[in-house]
Amino acid sequence: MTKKSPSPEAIAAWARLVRVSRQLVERTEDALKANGLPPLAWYDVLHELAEAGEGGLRPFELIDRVLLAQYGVSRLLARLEADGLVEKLPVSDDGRGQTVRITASGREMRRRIWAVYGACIADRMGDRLSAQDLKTLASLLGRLRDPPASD
Amino acid sequence: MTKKSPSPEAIAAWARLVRVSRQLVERTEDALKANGLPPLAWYDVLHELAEAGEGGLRPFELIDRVLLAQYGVSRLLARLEADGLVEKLPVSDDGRGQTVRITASGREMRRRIWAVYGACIADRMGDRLSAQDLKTLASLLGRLRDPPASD
DNA sequence: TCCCTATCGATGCAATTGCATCTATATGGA
DNA sequence: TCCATATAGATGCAATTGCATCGATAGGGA
Repeated sequence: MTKKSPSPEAIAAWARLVRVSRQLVERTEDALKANGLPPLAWYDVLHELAEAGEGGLRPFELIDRVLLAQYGVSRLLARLEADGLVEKLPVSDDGRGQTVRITASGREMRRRIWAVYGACIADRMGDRLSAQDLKTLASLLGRLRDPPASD
Repeated sequence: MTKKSPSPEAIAAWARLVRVSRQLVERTEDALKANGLPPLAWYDVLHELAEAGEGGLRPFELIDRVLLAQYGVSRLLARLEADGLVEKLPVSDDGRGQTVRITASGREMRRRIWAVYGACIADRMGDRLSAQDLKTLASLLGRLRDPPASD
């Protein structure tokens, strides 16, 4: 079995992608910590739940949306619930499952996190690339997704 | 104090960037694990040390190159040494420090990891974007680096 | 020379994460 | 109906990571 070898351009782009994204995420996490706010993962979940509305979401639906393992979601939801940011409701037609809904304080926390998170995005992306470049970037990245989806 | 708000384009590009890079890295880690190989961080360190040549590197020089915390480097080097992949040498003009050099088995391990890692890069980047697009991507990402550097 | 401070690297301890497995309910076929 | 298998979610335990701090040497003034 012969392994493929990546082109120099592919290697360079890969290295940039991995380094830059790690830096961006790390600095954003630092900013959140510095403001006494929880990690980005909390925002991701609160965001998904806010978008989902009153109906809420099942935990398993969160797995792919926030790119977390099943046990990661389970434990994160337990913490969010302990902090009163979400509530778990039994679901009528499936005794195994539950529905998770964001609470008022959950929405408030989401807002507070976004104040810092959004500013980081503006600083680190919006201020550095034009709208056109941002679109180009998003489009190129879109082609790297798995599974490949339309743009 | 008024916080900045990011543009929709900035948000979209950010989301893509973070998601895509996480997916890519995770799948690569999975491929390594599936082949009984150590994590990507090991490759990063072995790669830097291989590039550094006979002179080796001081641990603190690795910190910024591999984007690891000081204690992360310390512990990773301890494991690499325990596995015989690197060796630590006292450094003459600084009694606090040491020089770390890659060993022959370290180079061999690097090769084995690259066989899988390189194939992942080829599959996930090289096969999906043209050389020109890869250059564009790398250039756009380069403008997001901190501190900003030339391209 | 003697401190005072800075830097290098390691580590104890707590928190988090990953892996494997568990319980409970659901589903589908004999 | 009964059983075998699949799915939802939780969790015990081990490994990893983060935080704070430590011990040791360097360097730089007074």
